[in-house]
Amino acid sequence: MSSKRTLTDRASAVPALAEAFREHGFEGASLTVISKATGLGKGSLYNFFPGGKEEMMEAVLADIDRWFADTIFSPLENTRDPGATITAMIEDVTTYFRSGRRVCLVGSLGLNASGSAFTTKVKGYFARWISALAHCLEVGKVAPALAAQLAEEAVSGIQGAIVLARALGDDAAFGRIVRRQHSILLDAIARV
Amino acid sequence: MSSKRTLTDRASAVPALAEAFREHGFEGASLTVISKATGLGKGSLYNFFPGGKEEMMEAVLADIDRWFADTIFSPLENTRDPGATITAMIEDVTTYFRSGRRVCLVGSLGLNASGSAFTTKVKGYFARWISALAHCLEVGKVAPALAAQLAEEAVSGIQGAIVLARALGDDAAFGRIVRRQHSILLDAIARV
DNA sequence: CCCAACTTGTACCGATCAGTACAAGTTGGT
DNA sequence: ACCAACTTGTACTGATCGGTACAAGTTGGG
Repeated sequence: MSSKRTLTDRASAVPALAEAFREHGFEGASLTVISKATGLGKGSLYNFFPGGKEEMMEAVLADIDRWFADTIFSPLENTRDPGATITAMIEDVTTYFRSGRRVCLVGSLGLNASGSAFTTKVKGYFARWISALAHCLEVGKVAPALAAQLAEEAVSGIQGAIVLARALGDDAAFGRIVRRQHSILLDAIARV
Repeated sequence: MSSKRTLTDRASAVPALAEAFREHGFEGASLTVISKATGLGKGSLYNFFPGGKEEMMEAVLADIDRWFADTIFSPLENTRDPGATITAMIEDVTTYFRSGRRVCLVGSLGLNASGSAFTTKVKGYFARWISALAHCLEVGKVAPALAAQLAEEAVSGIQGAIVLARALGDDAAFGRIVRRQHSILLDAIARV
């Protein structure tokens, strides 16, 4: 019984899979591309992901969701120190998106109607991020309505920063915009 | 000699072409999809666009560039009433992007490395938008450094609003975020 | 050491891809 | 009315698409 091995191998392919989808999109990531990116032949890919590309993308999204839930959403939802949690969020997000060089797969999936099978997950990802951040602000004594607005703007701002930084090929732009969002959030807490 | 007719027919196909690329992306927009969207057979498509999909995308980008140059960039660059020009920009952009239901083709092209042939145009589009808006703010007596920062944030903010509105399927979110950007810009001018 | 279960490369499938060729139709100037 | 230029539908190409079949390897428990 080597089901353990199967799982670890499947899991270890996911990061490369994610990068392939990020770089080429769902349609653009052909099996040839995926095979090259993961170093796995078709046989292995369909062994690990019998559902084909769709299942591969599901696995990638599940992996992303787990990372964000653990690293970003949970801390925001359970914070006792909103300022520190928000600072940590900004830092983690900056390194995760490699200052905008790395595309947000969930966001770009939402832009193409093609991924209509994933729209629910896309929506859930952003909804949870915004509500978690809003909750964190509320813990920091920000009024609920303002907290919701600021959270929405911050998440939107990060997405915009990725688009702009990618388009301009300018990492620094990402840093500037995100740093600004950071101080807006901290100001709101400080201004109790 | 009916070269006039050729040009008008070619031009009249561009909007449908643009919508096809927006909905499916460059890779996802197959000739079948394009043919259906434009109502033109392969014969006509390759008659008007001998360079194939690449040339079709070029034509779409040129069309977008013309619209933005005329409607958004020029007014910003030649403004005598910065407040009114910025308000007009926000309104035009909101209707153009259909409150975020319509994707920004240039932005989404920048997200996929696949369109590497178009990166120069993508970069130019955003660079000009930002510098035009910064110039408009400077005419409104905003200090150059602040103007550049606000312009960058506003353009980034609009892109983020599109991503978020599409992902959440929530037009209202687009309106809220863009309205906020609008008042930030007007405040900066008023605070002379 | 052996055998069953797991893994993987290779060959193959029909469908679809972007693009070409070209004949038949349409058009407009004369 | 005629003809040259333009337009377009159709049939085709070779390449690649996602996916399947399966035989040959590899592995690890007993």
